[in-house]
Amino acid sequence: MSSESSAPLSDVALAQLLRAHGLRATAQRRAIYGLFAGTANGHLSAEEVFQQARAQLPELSRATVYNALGELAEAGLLGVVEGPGPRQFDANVTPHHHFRCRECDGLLDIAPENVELTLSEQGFEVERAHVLLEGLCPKCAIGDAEPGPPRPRPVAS
Amino acid sequence: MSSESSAPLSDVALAQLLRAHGLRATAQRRAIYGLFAGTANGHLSAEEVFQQARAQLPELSRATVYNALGELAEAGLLGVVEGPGPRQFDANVTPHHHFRCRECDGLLDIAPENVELTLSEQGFEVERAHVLLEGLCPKCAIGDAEPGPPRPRPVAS
DNA sequence: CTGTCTGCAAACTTTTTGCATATAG
DNA sequence: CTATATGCAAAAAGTTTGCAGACAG
Repeated sequence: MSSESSAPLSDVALAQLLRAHGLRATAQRRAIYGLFAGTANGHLSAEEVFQQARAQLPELSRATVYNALGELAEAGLLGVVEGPGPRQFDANVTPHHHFRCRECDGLLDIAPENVELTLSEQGFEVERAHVLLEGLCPKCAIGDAEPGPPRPRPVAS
Repeated sequence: MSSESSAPLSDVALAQLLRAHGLRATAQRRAIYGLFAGTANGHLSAEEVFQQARAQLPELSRATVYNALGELAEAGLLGVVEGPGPRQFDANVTPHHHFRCRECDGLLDIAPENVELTLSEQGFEVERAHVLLEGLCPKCAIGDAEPGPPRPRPVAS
């Protein structure tokens, strides 16, 4: 496991990070990206970002949030997860997959080394792969259904 | 390969199909589902459905399209593909995956038997898996880049 | 007939855009 | 100082809902 803990970056560090990616280090962008830097495994919608960042910057507007999130994503500082409901932005930029729990509705990261994926169809030039698994997360699977043997198994579809 | 060609179903057949799934066979639903029955491998957005179906039913309203598509999806007659942009409805209900070409922006079906997917992480109760591959489709890959050997290979992430 | 579906219009959610002002570099 | 970013407000895009009248079964 990599050292991916919730280490809130300093304002200066955030500014450097932004500039290193060709973005001006405004207070808004520092606050917005700071939300993600503090939650390495978290996924936030634009609205959540707006609400949380407004705590520190009451003047913040939604338009700025959308602009900033788009720029951060384009600069490679944030990932984007499309799905049902609002777009989710992801602090985890390393390639990985997702699991959506139908019980608690949570969106969890799945490490790529835990997913074996092979395409055996010719002619395609695969550059990226997004896998979205759906079902019950470990937490919800416990309190819920049949106590089946918890050994890993191939996924049908 | 199954016999999945573009065979436009008769109005009667459409009506029976709808009723068999617990839905009333209204003119609107027949027209809407008829669009998909004629394009087994096609993906349509609600707006596209509205535009095309209105050719036969000028009175048709968007609300009805959204209602009908939702009901068809819930009844298992249509699949739903979420992604960037509007929701896409899919005539192909059998479990399968998708490939988005970054060149022609087309959304192609990938047969599940061509994708090997295994999750080796304990505790998860996987019920469904959506795989979205991105890159170049066979058509665009030809006119484009390096003529590499077209043998199947594992996908990294 | 009766319960469901449709059309209309309006509301709602999510995201984008135009323009004057403010600010980073 | 100048180009870029922000805030505001308005609009666009996508989807849902309420209700009276229409239609399938």
